[in-house]
Amino acid sequence: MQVFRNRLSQYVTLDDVIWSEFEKLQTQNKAYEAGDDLIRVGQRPKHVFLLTEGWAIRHRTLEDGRRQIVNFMLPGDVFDLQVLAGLEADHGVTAVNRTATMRIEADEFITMLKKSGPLASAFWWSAVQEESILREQIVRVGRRSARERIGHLLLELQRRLQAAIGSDNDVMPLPLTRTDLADALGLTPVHVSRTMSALRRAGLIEESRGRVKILDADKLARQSHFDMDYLHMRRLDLLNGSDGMNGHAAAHNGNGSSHQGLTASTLRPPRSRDY
Amino acid sequence: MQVFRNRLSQYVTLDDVIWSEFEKLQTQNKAYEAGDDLIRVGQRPKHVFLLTEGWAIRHRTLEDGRRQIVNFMLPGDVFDLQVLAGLEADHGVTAVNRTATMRIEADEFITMLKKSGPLASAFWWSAVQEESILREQIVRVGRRSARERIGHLLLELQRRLQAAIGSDNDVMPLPLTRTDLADALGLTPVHVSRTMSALRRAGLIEESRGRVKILDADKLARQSHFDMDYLHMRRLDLLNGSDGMNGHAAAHNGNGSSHQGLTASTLRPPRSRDY
DNA sequence: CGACCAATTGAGACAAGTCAAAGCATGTGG
DNA sequence: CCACATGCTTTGACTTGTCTCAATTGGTCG
Repeated sequence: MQVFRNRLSQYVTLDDVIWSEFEKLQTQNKAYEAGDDLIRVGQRPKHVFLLTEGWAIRHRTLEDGRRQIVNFMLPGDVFDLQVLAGLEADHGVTAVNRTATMRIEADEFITMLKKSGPLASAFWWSAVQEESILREQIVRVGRRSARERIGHLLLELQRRLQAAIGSDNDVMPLPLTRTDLADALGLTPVHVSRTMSALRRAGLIEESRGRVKILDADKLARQSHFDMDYLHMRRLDLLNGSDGMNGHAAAHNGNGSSHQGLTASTLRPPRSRDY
Repeated sequence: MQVFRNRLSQYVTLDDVIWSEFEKLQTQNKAYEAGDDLIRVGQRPKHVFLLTEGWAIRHRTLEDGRRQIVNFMLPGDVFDLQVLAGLEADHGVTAVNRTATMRIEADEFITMLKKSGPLASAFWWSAVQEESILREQIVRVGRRSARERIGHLLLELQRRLQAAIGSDNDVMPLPLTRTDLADALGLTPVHVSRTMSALRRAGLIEESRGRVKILDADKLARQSHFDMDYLHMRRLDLLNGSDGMNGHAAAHNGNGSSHQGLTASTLRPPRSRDY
């Protein structure tokens, strides 16, 4: 429970009154073993999941067995808000290790969203952040080398774990096999193994018994092109009150960090493509 | 305007009364030339965009110039709903060709969502679908060969265009350079060129003047592992009325198409990873 | 007709994949 | 408590898909 308060407080100020709204919800606890499916492809789950302990993966498998892990769900994560649309899942969700969840009936969840502005706001944020994570995953897999992918993912996971658990320790659990990593990063287990050995030899990380220690986070971040702003989300309120969405609009209207790169298209107008 | 009614009607039944809600909105039209930025990294846009004509890309560029296109925005698409969170954009949105947009102030948009259940529902759906597209992009880039990536993307774009415009024609505009495709698919322009030549030689597609014709959609789909169910979203209502979210919950509780693949993990329980 | 920009093609290089054999843990049963 | 079985990881040798560099062709627009 505390995990969620931690997590949602990243986004929005939650005083005890608001929080009690949340605690009043009818929830149903359920635990899973490593390898159990929380959501199976083609199912139409009727509830929203809150992950309190353990890790889970969202993944899709092609007919010939190739598997892609779309993202990782860590303690404090909420999914599938999309379920509120009543759709069949087009991907599975599976526990990586022993996992504890709270489930909330879709309609009860919706009612709660309607009643409480701040909570609606917090969950909206968490959905926005999830999308941001998906986009980053696309960039990682599409445009980074194996070494960068691994370094980048480790840093992301570390950061997300810190946000959830608050352990500012530089050693973190990593309950993933090389195959899991490979399937997340679009690589082969063999190549993941080799590349992680290289990271170890380079003195960037250290591993033992399912835990990783990031020895030189700055260097790793530089080498992986990890954007230090990524997932830094300042707290802003919206929807929570009739005024919502106002105060902040004008502030900081982005000169932007302007690391624009030197794409040809910025130099001269491209040729017309209005066929 | 018709584009949106087309598009949103995919998700939810919109009668004239509801639709007039939407048409009452204060909108601001704005056109862009090819290469113009609709949203720049670091900006904090104050409105939601509706794309009425033309294509746009959402992209992110690394400091060393590598660019990844995260997804394509086609006529009828709505973005960035995330902007409602008041965050700085972590990626840019740029017009591919001449583009026409309608913009709605964030707070006005929110007010509309609160007032009209069906419209809220429709936009929620469109957000869910967008996420589904992002996930599919991850699978494409992470686990598919160059040939599959291209075939798969072409089919997705075709299907999305059909949904927006309704042209059930098998020839479609493709205002993208090989570099654009490469940046979307995590490839090199050179290799995109080679691979598309191969598709042409194989009699799967035909190109001329910024248009593609898919000659054998079935074969292309099979070869690209394009899931014919992808983006087929049955219409379901939610949020729109106090009852919402009920009727459909029980139906079709997924035996699932069960093309599960033969991952080792399905055979015997994996080793414990609870360190 | 030039001037550009995009697309194509070729030759060679390299990152990542494949196949296969050891090596290490962790857990279990005698 | 040791020994073996199991599943994961590592390492090696070799293959391949994709990238790089560079030159040529083709289309569009002024």
